Amino acid sequence: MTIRDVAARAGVSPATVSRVFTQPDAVAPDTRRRVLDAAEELRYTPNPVARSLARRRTGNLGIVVPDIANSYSAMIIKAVQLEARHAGYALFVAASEELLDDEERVARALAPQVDGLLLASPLGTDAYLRELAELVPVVVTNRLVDGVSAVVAESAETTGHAVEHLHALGHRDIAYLAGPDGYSNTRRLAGLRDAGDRLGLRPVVLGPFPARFSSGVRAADLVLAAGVTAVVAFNDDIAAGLLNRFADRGVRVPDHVSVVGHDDTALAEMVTPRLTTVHIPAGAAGVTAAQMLITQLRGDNGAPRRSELSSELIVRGSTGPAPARPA
Amino acid sequence: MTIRDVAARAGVSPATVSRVFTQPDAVAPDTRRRVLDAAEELRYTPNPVARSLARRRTGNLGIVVPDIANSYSAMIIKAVQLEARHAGYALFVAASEELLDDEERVARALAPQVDGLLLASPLGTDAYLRELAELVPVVVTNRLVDGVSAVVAESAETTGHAVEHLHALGHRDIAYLAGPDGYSNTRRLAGLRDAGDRLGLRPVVLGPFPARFSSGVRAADLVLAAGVTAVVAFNDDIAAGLLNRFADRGVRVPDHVSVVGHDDTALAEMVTPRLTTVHIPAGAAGVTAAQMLITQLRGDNGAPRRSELSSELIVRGSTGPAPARPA
DNA sequence: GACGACTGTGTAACCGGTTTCGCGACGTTT
DNA sequence: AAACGTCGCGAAACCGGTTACACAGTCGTC
Repeated sequence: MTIRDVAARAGVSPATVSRVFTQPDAVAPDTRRRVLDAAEELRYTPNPVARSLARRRTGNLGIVVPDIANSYSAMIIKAVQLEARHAGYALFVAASEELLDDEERVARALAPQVDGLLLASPLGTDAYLRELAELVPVVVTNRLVDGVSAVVAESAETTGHAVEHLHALGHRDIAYLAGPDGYSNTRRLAGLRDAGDRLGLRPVVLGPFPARFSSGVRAADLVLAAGVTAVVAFNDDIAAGLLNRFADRGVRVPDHVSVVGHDDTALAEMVTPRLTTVHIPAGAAGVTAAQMLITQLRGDNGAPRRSELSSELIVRGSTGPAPARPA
Repeated sequence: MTIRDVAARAGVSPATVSRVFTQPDAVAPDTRRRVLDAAEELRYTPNPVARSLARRRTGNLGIVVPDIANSYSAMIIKAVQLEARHAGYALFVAASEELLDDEERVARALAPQVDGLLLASPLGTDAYLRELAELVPVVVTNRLVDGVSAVVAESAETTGHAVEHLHALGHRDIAYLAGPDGYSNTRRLAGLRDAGDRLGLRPVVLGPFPARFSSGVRAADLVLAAGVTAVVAFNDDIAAGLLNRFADRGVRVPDHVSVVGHDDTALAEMVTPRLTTVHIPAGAAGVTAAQMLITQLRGDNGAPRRSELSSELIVRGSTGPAPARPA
């Protein structure tokens, strides 16, 4: 069923049929009726591929995340997907699996078939990201690159608040479980160090660990061996792994050791005790990034924009007063 | 940069350039060299949209899941995405948000711009699914529809095993927390009833509940009020919610009450105690479904296929001997 | 040396839409 | 009644590739 079939059936030219579907009030009401009826009878629906070619825009957005199964990514994808659909875009999703090469390959493959690209916590170099941004409108999250629009929902300060919180509870020996090298980990580490310096603490840094539950399980024993009374983990998954292993070893949280996560994913509320964690507004970041991209696509000049969302320490049950002596 | 630019630069016709990129050994080695050099210098890369139009296939697959943030969906998406990429396809992801209308709308919107469509646990009617399958090759998971290829990883029997397990532990009063109406819930309920009849038990059915953590939290008190000693939940999220609320109320698992989940998502290992759960091989189902779809696209006649994966009861810490008297 | 098979390449139609441009009909203005 | 603006529509070019077909040149065969 092509536009020409419909045109023939309705006794008009293909151009008119096209208009009916793109600028309906550029065509006389009764002609429109005839065309719509013909389209209906033929069960015609415009071919989006042909339309993309002619219009030179696809109506698609793409997003590249480090790992789909990771709940932080999932929150962003979900937000972006909703926002995209709302604006009439479909969404391509691709995962880099935390591999630099894949990220680049995937992004380049996606670029020519989308109108805009979102990169969540990208690993690539600044130069590559800028180059990609030449090719297609790009918005990155959790990353700052000159000349590329960005949404960050990451503040070193808030990690600092976590340290202050622990310090106020009497903790003096704190460990940080590093995540994969990248913007987030660097910022979190910086916030930790700053606050540590201010308060006269020298946090022990362990890792880097993959940002997974199993890393936390493994790290738990290292933490105990390090003789600290509190741990700040790169993310909630790692923190949940800690809690799990601590429970198995009979180490009570927060009585023996306090645990702080990052991200405030759904998991934080699901574990026992609930996680004290640095809330990163992933959903809001996704929405903002998507909107930013879409406004850019609507012509709003090409100047890169930047948006900063505020994070916040959420105190729950996994932190408490430091024990008299380390676990 | 179009194919004609490259052709001009290399001193050949557009057809030859096209051949270089599609059937490289149909063109003489030195011509090929010249074309590739020209393409390189012009940083030319074939426009996938134009290519899709001409070839009448897009190189894209689509997947519609009930909820992206749901970890069961995430496991499937991840598996499918990997498999798709491996076969040279990009993946569209869309969520129905558990809304029937959205599912249909989204699927129809995706259909014309993909070569094949995967529907994970679809809600739509059989008729609609069959109709969709006329439009574009479709594979569904966790659902059986005549004439549509399917992968099921759901067996009523395994839910029955959970009941036997509980019965063997001395439980006589069991509750089932129903999930959203659909294939999975129906099967699970059937398995439960069958086993119940066989063993002389009459499970109390509560719900239906949305398949979320918060449902479990809410359901926990209903469960206690029902005076049962064991609960089988529709999925792990609900089960985790139960554990959470039980912990808050001081109800010990499995001493006071035993809990069984479904799906064996990552969460099952993350909670305390670890969840006894019916393992559904979501990843394998995703891989199988994707492969099935891809083989179908490769011409392998149009006959609908069907694949059944086996589920399995995984016993972990959340189930134990029935207490002398209900909690 | 003529014939046929095979290779490599170009011409042009095609995929299914969109959009520029121009034309005729009609209504308004003077 | 002539001049002008507006409206609705069609013809045709175009988006950027692919591919059927034709054709020229080369090689092997009898």
